[in-house]
Order: sequence, then structure tokens, then C-alpha cells
Amino acid sequence: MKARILASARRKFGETGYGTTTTRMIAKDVGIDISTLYYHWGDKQDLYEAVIMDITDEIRIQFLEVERKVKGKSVSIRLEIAIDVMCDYLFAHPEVSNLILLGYFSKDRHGVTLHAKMAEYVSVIAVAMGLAENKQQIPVQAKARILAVWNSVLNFISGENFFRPMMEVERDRYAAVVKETLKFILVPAFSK
Amino acid sequence: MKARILASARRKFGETGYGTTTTRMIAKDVGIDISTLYYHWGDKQDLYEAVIMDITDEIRIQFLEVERKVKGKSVSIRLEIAIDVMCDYLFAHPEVSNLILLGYFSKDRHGVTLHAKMAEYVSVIAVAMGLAENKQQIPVQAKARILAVWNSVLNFISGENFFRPMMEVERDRYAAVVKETLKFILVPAFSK
DNA sequence: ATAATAATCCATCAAATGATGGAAGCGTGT
DNA sequence: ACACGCTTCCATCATTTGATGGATTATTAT
Repeated sequence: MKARILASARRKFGETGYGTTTTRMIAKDVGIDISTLYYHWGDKQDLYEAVIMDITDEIRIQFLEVERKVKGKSVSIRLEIAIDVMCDYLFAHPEVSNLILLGYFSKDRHGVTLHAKMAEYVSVIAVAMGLAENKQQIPVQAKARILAVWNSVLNFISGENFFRPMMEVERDRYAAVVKETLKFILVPAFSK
Repeated sequence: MKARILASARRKFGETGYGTTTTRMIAKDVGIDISTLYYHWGDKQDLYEAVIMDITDEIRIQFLEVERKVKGKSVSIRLEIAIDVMCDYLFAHPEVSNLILLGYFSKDRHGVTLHAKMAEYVSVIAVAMGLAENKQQIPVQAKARILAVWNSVLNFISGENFFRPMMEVERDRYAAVVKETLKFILVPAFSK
């Protein structure tokens, strides 16, 4: 039950963000009383942080997957693999993308876990992509470039309801165009 | 007074989004009673839509500015100009970037105005950037590429509180690095 | 100066929300 | 059968929120 609540919370927080999502929405989604939710997870903030930890760990696993797959490949191939893996993952879990983007706005401590971990991930990727030698000493430019890549993926996922009608395509086609576009934009920059 | 309320609403909605921002916050920010706010602007939804129309029009003006400046220039120069103008504008008005990104999530009719106008702008830009001949018939790839450019700018603005500590730089330096990074990523793709 | 109009504030309402206490149900070991 | 702990639900509370009616003040026109 605790896991079922977490899964629903993840979806709901991803749809409407922390402030707008109510504990009643989540409980209703699971099909239980709100007291049961509070019994398992303490207050709303605790539940939210559990959600953030959940997706943070998933993202870490995806990054490890990418790292494993790109070993020994050229930079352009590395990028293409990274784009494919991350797009597949995020299209299958759009709430992850939403939660990350929503985290950009929060000035309070919502999702502070994610912020800390992301900084670590960015450094690891910078080294894996050959933008820096030492994980302890990453140039700002390298960090900015990694973030630019990461960001450009996120918006296409979170903005699907916005962009897809604009492009007048079905979901599968949309996913394909997104991958193609990201490769078109990102590969030339890093493989000159 | 009506204008002062709109200005505060714009800032507050940009900080915390539609659902989390209360009419009391906005009224307090202006220094008036909430009844005065309701007297001038009707309900919360009306005020929000006025804010969206306000920024939508500002964005249109910025795009026109870009279009005017890029006339006759090469594609790489066009892109650099577009990046500079849009970054300067958005860094000066970060709430605009926030409101656009927040609009990506809303499944209800919040900011429907913006969605409609953005589709129009994207087509105009696609033609101005030489990605399409006819404004009525834009290939999906062209639309996707314009959106990718646009998106990559937005996140750096909205995510400043998140990214800047990660890069350990001051505000001016951050803005410079963002411009530099965007040019590094975007220019090669479009000027092959 | 006075009447009419516009603008502002105070008090208040109904609904929604985060949260809790206590009763009732359920399973397990003895 | 019974006691004990774990889980779930019902009822309820204080606070917040969007919104409004009515009194009060400021402004404008005649």
C-alpha cells in the first residue's frame, strides 16, 4: 500500500506540482481515505520528498545505463545514445520531467534532494562526455553545456500537450521527431 | 491602479504559478485590500488571462525586433542576434519565462491565449530563419527546431536559482555563459 | 456646495485543505 | 476463543482561499 501511494503521488505531483496537488487527490487516486495516506507517509512534505528521492534514484540508474553504453564510442555516437536512452525513459515517465522542471521554480526547500544530486550527476556526465578531465574541477562552460543538453530534452517531454497539437502529429511520430531534432541540434555542436 | 495590480499579478503568478498564487498575495504586494483587486479585475482567472495577454504581446514585440534586426544577415548571425535579444529580454523579465514554462503543464484552459499565439509565432520565425518557404505550410521538423531553440533559452532563465549555485558564478557572468553556451550549441546545427 | 459616480476597505461566507483522534476491521499467534 | 498489533475509515478541526455585500471615502460634474 505504501508503494501504491507513492506511485500515485508521483503521478499526481508530476501533473499539478506540489502546491496544487492535494492529499485528497492522491488518496482518491489510490482509492483510500486520506488518513491512510497520512498513516503511511506522515505529512505532505514527507511524501513529496519520498517522490523526489524515488525519481532521483531512477535518473541515476538511467545515467549509469548511458555511461555503460557509451564506453569507447565517439562523441557523436555517445550523444545519440544518450538522447535515445533519456528520451525513451522520459517519454515512458513524463511525470519525471514535470517534477524536475517544476523544481526549477520552487524557492523553498521542495525537492532540495534533487538539486544536490543533479549537481553531482552533471559533473559525472561532463567527464563521461569528455568535456572535463577531473570530476572535481569542471569548467563552468562544460557544466552549462551539459545542462543545455539535459534541458532541451526535458521541455519536449513536459510540453508535449502544448507542442504536439502545434505539430499535428501522433504520439509515436512526436517522439521520433523529438529525437531527430535533438540529434540535429546537439550532435554538430559537440563533434566539430 | 489597475495597471499596478496587473504588474504585481504578473510577478506573483510568475513566481508561484496560477494555483499557488493567492489573490491575497497579489493584493498585499500592491498594498491594497483584495476587494479592490476584485473590483478592478473580476475573478482570479480573468486577472491571470490579462497577465498572459500582457506577456504574449511583449513577446510578439521582441520577435518583431529580432526579425527587423536579422534582415539580410547570414543564418549564424541571425541566430546570434536572436539569442542575444531574447536572453536580454528574458533575463530582464524572468517571470515571462516562468509563466511560459508553467503553461506547459496546465491541462486546463489557463493561458490558452499564449498557446494559440505561440503556434503563430513559431511559423513566422520558421520562415524568417529560412527553415520554410511558406508560412501556411511548415514542416514538422522546422517547427520542432524552432521550439528546441526557444526552449533551450527558457530553462536557463527559469532555472537560474537552480543552475547558478551549481556553476558558482555571479549573475552577470551567468548571463554571459548562458549566451555563449546557447551559441555554441545552436549555431553549428543551423549553419552547416 | 451638492449630487452622483468611482474607488477602497471591512466583515463575512462557503468551500477546500492539511492534519488528527478515535473507532472499527483485519490478520496472526497462542 | 481471545488478545494484540497493524491497517483503514469516519468525523472533525483550524486555517486558508476565492469571492461578495455593504459601508465609507475620494473624485468629478453641475
